[in-house]
Amino acid sequence: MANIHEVAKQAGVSSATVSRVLNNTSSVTERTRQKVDQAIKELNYEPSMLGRNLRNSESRLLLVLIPNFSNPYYTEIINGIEDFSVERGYNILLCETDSNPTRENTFFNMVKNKLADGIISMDPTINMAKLQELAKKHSIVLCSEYDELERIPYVAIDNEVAAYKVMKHLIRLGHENIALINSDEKFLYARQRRKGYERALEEFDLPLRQEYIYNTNNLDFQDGAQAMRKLLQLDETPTAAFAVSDTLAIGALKELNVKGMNVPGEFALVGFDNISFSNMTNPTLTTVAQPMYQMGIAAANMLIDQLQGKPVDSVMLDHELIIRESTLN
Amino acid sequence: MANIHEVAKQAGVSSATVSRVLNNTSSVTERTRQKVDQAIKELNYEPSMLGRNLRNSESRLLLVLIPNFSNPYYTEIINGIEDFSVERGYNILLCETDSNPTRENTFFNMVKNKLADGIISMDPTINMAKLQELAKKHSIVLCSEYDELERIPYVAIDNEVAAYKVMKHLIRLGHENIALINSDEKFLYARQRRKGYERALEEFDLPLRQEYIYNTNNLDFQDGAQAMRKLLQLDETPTAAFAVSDTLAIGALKELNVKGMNVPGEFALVGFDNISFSNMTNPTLTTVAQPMYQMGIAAANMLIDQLQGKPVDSVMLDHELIIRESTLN
DNA sequence: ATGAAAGCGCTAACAC
DNA sequence: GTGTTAGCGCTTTCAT
Repeated sequence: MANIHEVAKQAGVSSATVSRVLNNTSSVTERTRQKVDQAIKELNYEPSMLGRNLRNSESRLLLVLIPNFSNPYYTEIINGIEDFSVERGYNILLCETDSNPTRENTFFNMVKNKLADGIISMDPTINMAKLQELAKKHSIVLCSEYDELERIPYVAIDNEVAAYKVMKHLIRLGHENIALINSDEKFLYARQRRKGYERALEEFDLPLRQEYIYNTNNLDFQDGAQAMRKLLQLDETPTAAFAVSDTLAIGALKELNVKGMNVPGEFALVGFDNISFSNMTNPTLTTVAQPMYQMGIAAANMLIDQLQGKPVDSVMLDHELIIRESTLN
Repeated sequence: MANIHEVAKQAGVSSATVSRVLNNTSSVTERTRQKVDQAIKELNYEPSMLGRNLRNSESRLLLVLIPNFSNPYYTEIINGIEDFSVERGYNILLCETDSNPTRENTFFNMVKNKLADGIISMDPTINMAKLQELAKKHSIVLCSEYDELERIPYVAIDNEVAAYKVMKHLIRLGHENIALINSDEKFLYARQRRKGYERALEEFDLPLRQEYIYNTNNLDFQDGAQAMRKLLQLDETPTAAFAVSDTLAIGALKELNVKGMNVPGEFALVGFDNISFSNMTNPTLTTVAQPMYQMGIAAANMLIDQLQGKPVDSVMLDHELIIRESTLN
């Protein structure tokens, strides 16, 4: 594969001129430009990003950290990130951490090593301490999950309000025994959604019953199924549940189906995230929609601004309760 | 951030020695090594991949092309690719083509530009001609979808046999009017699965009815739902259907549910891919499992071997019919 | 408007 | 075992 010097020779100019033509960086005679373009075509030349990146000491690659590919929740956010980044001349590298510190380190090193310019983290399990450390010298943006205490900029929704709205919806339908299928409360969003759950109970004078709060280890279907199994074994079973993730809700719904319970007749169910499957279940699932694509756009925008030295502020985006069959009355 | 020369100066050695320590490339005195390690620590040095890659003219980055993130079919394959690649010292860049030629081009250029070393394509919509062209100078492996005529190595399953097995299963259950919900037959796998469908009909002396074959535009839920809607409008409706993708089958199942039809009582349904959600539907879905993780491993292995100049051969992996509630008798 | 030359950070060939 | 040096492919002063 030809390099810039060969192109220069072929065109009878210097490599500097070829570079100028390539980057439109300073004026070049029309005639020269044509000679260069001609040479480029003849030699089938493609500029090497390696040389360019080394010289410019930037890679124009952004890392997007997610815990695993299998949660469809991330798909639309990634689309937003991707679209915006490409438009601004950056490519994204999708990184699955598997909540594995070794992998996480690999990715942190990529930015230390100049292989990537910055990070958008959507991984709630990430090692925040290390990330904070990295953020001192590099550009980082958090998406969905963030750190209340520190100043890494983030884009998120108001989880407490969202959870509160879900509860209000269920309470208005007449439910008084409402379970919360929550994930591990080491995650900020889990703590926030629980807060909304509790605030609603309080405001409507409903008792807070510890046995109605179930914390799962992961967000897989089986975690939701297991949670529902436990809830249905209680002496006084709940008549509704709010699961903090659609995947959990779908697992819970499966368990309800297996047990032959009628949803929403005997049991109402709400999820969170509005993943595409949530509209394919039987019955379809009431859920909270986050403006995923917009969140992706915002995160990418913030990261690139940060890379270019502009000041950035965290943003809170809107959410929406999508009412479907699983809470019809 | 310190560079190799500063480390060398700090340690009182040459940059070549530092490089040797870094890469274990030739022997270095224990004392020298310690001095260097010390300096690296003191300066918080991280080697720049940009410099290294330029020098070695490799990026150790592999591109994985998929049409879109939202089809969960790809998840496990990607995990296989990722795990194997990381172990061999490569990182992967997940590229969503959106079946968009412009994006496709961006990715092709990345390997031309030396930003990436090779490509694993899982995108059936890819521009094969261009890919063949690229394959002349670069390493490429196809996964799932391949090109019968050319010699780009691939890893795949025997789609015809898989489809045949599905049909045999349905026929043995007593079904005689079996529909095929196929995707666009511009895709090789679609043509192969149709072949299996037809061969089974022939062998069991069942008529091939054109109106029982429905081709969808995409693989989304609604495509499956629409297909089923049409099939149920036929004068003589089928009693079973084989959808070439779980997403299609799930959409079709949704439509059957909406119509109040009992599955499998009144209608039997089979999907393809064994995505995790296929076990969450009501009823659960009979489907064909491909050894996704293994396919990913194999593809990555082939690509890296190819990059290292070893000869590689295409591989055909096994598949398995997973019988679940949607075809229980 | 264009060219010469330095240098981004690294590794490998060669010399000692 | 270690240092010197050249060069990977590019961009960017600084001249002219």
